[in-house]
Amino acid sequence: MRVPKKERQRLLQETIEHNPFIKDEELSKQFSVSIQTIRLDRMELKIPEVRERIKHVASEHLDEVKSLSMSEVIGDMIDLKLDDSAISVLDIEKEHVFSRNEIARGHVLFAQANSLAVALINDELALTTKADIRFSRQVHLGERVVAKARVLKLRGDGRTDVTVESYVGEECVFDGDFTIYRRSEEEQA
Amino acid sequence: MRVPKKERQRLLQETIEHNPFIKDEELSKQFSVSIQTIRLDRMELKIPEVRERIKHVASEHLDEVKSLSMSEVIGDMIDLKLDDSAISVLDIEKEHVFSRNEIARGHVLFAQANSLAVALINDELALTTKADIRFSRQVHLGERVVAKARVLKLRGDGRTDVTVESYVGEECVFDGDFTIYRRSEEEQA
DNA sequence: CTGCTATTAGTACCAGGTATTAAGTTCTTT
DNA sequence: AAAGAACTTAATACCTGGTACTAATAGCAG
Repeated sequence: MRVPKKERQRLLQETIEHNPFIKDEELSKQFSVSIQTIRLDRMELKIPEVRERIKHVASEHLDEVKSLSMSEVIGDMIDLKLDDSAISVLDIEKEHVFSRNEIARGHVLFAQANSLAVALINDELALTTKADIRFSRQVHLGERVVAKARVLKLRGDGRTDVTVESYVGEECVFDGDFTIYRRSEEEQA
Repeated sequence: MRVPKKERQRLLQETIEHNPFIKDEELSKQFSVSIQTIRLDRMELKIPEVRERIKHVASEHLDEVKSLSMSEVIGDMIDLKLDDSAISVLDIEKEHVFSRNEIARGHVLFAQANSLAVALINDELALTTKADIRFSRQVHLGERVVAKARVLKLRGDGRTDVTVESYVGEECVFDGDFTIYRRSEEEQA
């Protein structure tokens, strides 16, 4: 359980890095050393106390605007008819663009379209199996992208063809054909 | 300087909302009341102490940290030969998956592949114009996806064909053919 | 003046530390 | 095996930014 100092300090650094909220007491238990040893280690490694660490994380937060919530549908869903059609809106902000030229990254538009296509499916599980996509015009910082998804065909075998077209104003900026797999419980990515 | 209680509490709420880092002492000075009055106000308004507030801000931050990686190359680039080939590694974590079944979302794999294809291009500007992709097997939480990109053809007109294959171990989980547009300064998304 | 709310004061206590001094405990190295 | 250095633990005083509680006072309406 007990590791040599160098190794412990390496692990300590890692541990704190990935969980800045951890207290000395917990650390001392984790490494089976006294709390004082942990404090000495922190001193040597110049790692501040837990409150300072938390404060730091929090203040970084303040600088940043909203980030991409990769985890949920990207954009705001404004209309949804299951197994039929759906619309979502995404305002292009600076976390979506290349800093050099302020043009939206391809996977942002893809993410909006893909999320929408998946959300459209009226089933427990829906996963994209295939997509053919085209980016027809660049999208700039500040523009509003409206994605429209429509079910083309509900096949018997669990696959559904969905087409998505994304617009900035009147202009089509992206379109794609998706094949989405649905199932009650398992498989396919 | 001294305002009635109701008004003070309204202002207090606002003040704290827009600066969660402020301490009772500072607040008491700002409103020209004693520190105890501030504490009573916080009690009535159910506003927690400063450390808790900071902790809260910081923990919100933690949820978002990971998704920020969306803005840069997704995954860690472990090999890169410009205009030739590149490899990146992405460990699937919980922000990448559907919570229901712990299967990675399609646009995560797409983002990794797309970022890699774009990074591969040895030019100021590189933008995806077209992609045909297939998801051949679902990827689960905790798995490590290795994406390998290879340039197929450098066309004269600024377009480059790149193929990307992503693996978990020996298994191919994703593959796609991308057409990337390059240019010194402007256009195309 | 009485009564009521609002405010202020004071004290004890807590978490999670810092800072310092001192006393072990190991590991080497001779 | 003895000496020394490096490492670890202990003990104590003190700090910040509070909580929780009790009690005293201020200001004003009826």
